[in-house]
Amino acid sequence: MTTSETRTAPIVGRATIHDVALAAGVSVSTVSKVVNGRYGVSAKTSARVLGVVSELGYETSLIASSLRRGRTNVVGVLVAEFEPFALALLQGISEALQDSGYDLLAYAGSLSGTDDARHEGWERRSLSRLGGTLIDGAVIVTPTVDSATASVPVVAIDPHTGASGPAAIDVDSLDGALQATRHLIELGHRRIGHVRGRTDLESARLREEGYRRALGEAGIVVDPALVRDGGYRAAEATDAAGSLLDLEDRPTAIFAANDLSAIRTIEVAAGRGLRVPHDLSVVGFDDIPGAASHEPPLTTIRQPLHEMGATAVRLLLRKLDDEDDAPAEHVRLPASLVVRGSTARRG
Amino acid sequence: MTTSETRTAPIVGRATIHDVALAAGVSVSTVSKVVNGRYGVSAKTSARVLGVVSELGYETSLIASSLRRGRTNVVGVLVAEFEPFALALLQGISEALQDSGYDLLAYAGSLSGTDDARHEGWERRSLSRLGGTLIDGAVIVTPTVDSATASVPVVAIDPHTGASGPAAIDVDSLDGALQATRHLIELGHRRIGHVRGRTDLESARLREEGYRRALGEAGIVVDPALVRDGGYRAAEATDAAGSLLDLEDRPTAIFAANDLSAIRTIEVAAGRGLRVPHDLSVVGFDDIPGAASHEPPLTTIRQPLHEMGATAVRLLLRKLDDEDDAPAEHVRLPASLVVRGSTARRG
DNA sequence: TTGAAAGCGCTAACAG
DNA sequence: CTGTTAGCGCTTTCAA
Repeated sequence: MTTSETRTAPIVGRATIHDVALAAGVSVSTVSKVVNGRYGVSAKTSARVLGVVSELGYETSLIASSLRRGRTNVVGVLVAEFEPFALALLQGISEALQDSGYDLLAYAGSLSGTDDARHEGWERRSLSRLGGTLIDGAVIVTPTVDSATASVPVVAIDPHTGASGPAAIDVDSLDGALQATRHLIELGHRRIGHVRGRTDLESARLREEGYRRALGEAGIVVDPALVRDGGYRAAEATDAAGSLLDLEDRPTAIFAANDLSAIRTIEVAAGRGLRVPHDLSVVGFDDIPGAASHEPPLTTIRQPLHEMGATAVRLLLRKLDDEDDAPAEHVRLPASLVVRGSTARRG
Repeated sequence: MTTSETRTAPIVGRATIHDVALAAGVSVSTVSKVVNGRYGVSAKTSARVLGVVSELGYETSLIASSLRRGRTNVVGVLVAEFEPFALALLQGISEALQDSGYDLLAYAGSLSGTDDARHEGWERRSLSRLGGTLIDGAVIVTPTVDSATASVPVVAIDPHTGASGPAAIDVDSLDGALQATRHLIELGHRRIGHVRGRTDLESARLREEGYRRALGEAGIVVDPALVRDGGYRAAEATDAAGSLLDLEDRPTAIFAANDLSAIRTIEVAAGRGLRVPHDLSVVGFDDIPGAASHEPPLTTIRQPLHEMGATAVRLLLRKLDDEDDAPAEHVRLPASLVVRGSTARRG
């Protein structure tokens, strides 16, 4: 049996290089050369092949060529989940990548596995699965673990630890949290709760630290009952906010570690008949799209998400160009308080 | 020369199945069996292999296994660009895909090529490049061309033509445009401009149609000078808005075919010293995140973007499950007017 | 100028 | 229970 019998039947799925070769009456390698614009193919053959290519709508498979070549000209953005924070970054990354010659591929690895280990190390898995060949480089959003060994150049946004991988971008969480909490204090609040972020993340640690430090400055002792875990996610923040608001001596203000938690906190408050900001002031963190249009508009700490994405791309492109890896760079961007409608002077 | 010489040197990039096999002292196929949980491997061997796997941090390459198997358990979202509209859809899609067992991969094919043909048929290219093996199915956002032949199940959102591909989701653009224009008319406007969308898209055609029809209802003759091409993109909308506002007898209100154009129109107006809504009313279309937080908050026609994404996933999963393709379904969701701050009674 | 053959990393028959 | 072999679609030497 020969390798391939004559195939006259119409091509079912996508056309492969084989189909083109067959139809053009040339070898597979010739088609490859034509498609990739290599030298050494006669004009006549080339034209014929090109004709068949467009007739069949042939497009070289990213997968197959990727496996064979080293490169793909695709950079990947690896996220745990497509939530607003990641999406805003993605937009910035996408814009910054225009005209760079790279395509963009965003991947959310499944959070499958045991529930406890859902998050743990997702970025290593994704990176390993895609990094072999599919992507030339990657931007990892909020990695949870030090990915010391990466098969491709990587830059991390909002990494687990300060100076983990080769390159990282984040925002000054400590300062942001200071601003948020001071704002609340200036409004006359003394009993201020904190819905903490994901405790395995450096950013969450720093935001709590800022919260504590600001209270300290003002001579307010931190009540441990006023700090709860929200995990940066709406679902988990529900409990945190609830227990805070059910307290005998409940806080008059809450600093939530991110906007998702803050918004959920407001919803929980509403469910208990508490009006924001009249009965409760809430400040978030991130300034995701949607924070401003929330009702009430969310007072929050703004992260320059687009800029962070753009910076990540800049760093990544540099790594991709230079063979030698530049010194591990860590860019920390400033956070800024945006006062809107969810905070008010203590009633 | 044997197939592989003993490799003692530390593994540089990612570990391959070969490295694992070597280190565990078994064959490649045994490793494959262990990793994929196939029967027929002794507990002892299995344990040893697993040990090496975790030690080396081995993760099967999506690319390679994809090429070999038919499936990947990944669905793709193909977009021309990561702009707000697509990102909002992406979020909906992502949520709907939770716990479905599928990973999500969003891909923006490069808009390279001659400028005129930048957009033309990008989805066919992307689909062809990825569809061979990388993704099991795809959601295509705003395809420009009928992709009759797809290698994998596909559902389109906001397709070029009404009932093009096998399945499609869109919003009732005609009705939305009617609502938008009527709203302006009710506010006392008679001279109403239209910044048209991408004329190659059905949605743009319908929005213009709705605009014209509403004017007709009100007995207003359409002034051809009042309709300009904005191409759904901010950059192109600049000229459209500019020429409208530079008119001798300029419009007192403008219906822009999408929010990006509307926002740009407002900016252009501001550049000419016109205040919105005092001197000019503007209504957009889409209600992207950011529309509400714009200054002034944008009056617009809301598309249920999350719901559209979720519906797309539902349709796609059904196709993926059933071998036989269900009847080409076309879901049309309602659009609704959201009145905010960019429109006002004619001064 | 063209084609045969090897091989990227992996899985699946099939032998042993 | 384990290993050998073929091959997914493609690119790339190397011969012819």
